[in-house]
Amino acid sequence: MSSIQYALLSLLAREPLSGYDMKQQMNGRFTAFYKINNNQLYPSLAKMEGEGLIELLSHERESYRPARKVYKITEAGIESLKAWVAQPGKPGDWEEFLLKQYSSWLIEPEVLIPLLEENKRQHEEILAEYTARAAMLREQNGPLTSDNPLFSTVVVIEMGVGFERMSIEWCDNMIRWVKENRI
Amino acid sequence: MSSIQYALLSLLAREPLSGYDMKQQMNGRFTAFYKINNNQLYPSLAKMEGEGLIELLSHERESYRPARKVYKITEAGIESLKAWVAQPGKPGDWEEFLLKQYSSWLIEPEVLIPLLEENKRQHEEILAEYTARAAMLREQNGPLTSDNPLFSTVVVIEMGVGFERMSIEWCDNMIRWVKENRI
DNA sequence: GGAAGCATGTAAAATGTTACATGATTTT
DNA sequence: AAAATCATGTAACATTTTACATGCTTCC
Repeated sequence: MSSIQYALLSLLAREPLSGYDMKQQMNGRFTAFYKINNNQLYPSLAKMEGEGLIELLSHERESYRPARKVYKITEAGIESLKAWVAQPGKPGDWEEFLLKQYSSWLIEPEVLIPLLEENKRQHEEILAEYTARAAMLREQNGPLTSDNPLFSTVVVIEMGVGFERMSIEWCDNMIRWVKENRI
Repeated sequence: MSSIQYALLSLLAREPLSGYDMKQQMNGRFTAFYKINNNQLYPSLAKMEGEGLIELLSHERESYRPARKVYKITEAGIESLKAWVAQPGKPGDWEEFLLKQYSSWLIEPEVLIPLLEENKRQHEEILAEYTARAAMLREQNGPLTSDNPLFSTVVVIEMGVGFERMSIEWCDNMIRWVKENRI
């Protein structure tokens, strides 16, 4: 099952919604980490309904408009989503990680914390590689002027360093928030 | 022209390479921000050769292997890449931004700095939205336990906050590095 | 003897984007 | 009078992923 389907489930796990509602939420400013379009949306909903992951809650037309189809997640849908959230996921796929964290309220701290610790470990590993590589480039070349290709190489690596540090810090905070059971 | 083509140009702007070399570099640990596969790679190279953006530098077979085709960027290729790098680019597309920065050594500080300042401004705007939204959710709901959907909403926004702060910090550093003309 | 590396490329499948189609209502 | 909003959906196109295809050499 592709990520969009899980993205849709993650919204329906919170409240019943119509396809139109889901699109609004996804393409809005907050939770804007995943965009969707009609051609992914409606076939996905039909498919998931066929698989018994979601079901129609209501199907009412408000006077003139096309009938608004409000969906609700099923027990099977919740289980499917939970299983996906509890799975480690490809290293380095930030979108997927964020999407999973958006549904991490569904899983137990005992399951979530090891996932976060593993994720942190991975970021630490990559951070070490980046800092080593940036240091090596600087040592071997001395001060780099901004018209040097290696200048750009280093600044891009520095961005990676910033990203990894931020991720590690977030994992630390998250582990603490979950352990304290509050934010 | 799609981003992969520019990614390939950004490598060839630094040194002549074969398709195989480019794939190794892209899927390697450093500069791993853009992955490519054969079906994008070889047709793209053929297309860009047809457009005069790159040209064959050598085409030699080492005894048994398929002949290694080493490409070199043309003057037109450099100009095309520079024009792309100097263009503002879609807000929020981090991959594209990173890719452009990887070739920012090609453009003048007078062109680059305004781009960085505009980028910083955009990140500041989004940061303000995220912090406002996180604060609102916390105020309206009090302490959130880790089994509450809003807990996950807040932690995801906090990740966004971390990302935006990191981006702003990087822009600040980058502007300084370019102005000082050294890193 | 099998796996991995070099090096090119193609085919098929999945996924994603853009545009179109309907149609009444409300806002500009 | 035109544009935007609600609400569903489809068609055509572009892009991306995964797998296949060749074939010789070197490493385990």
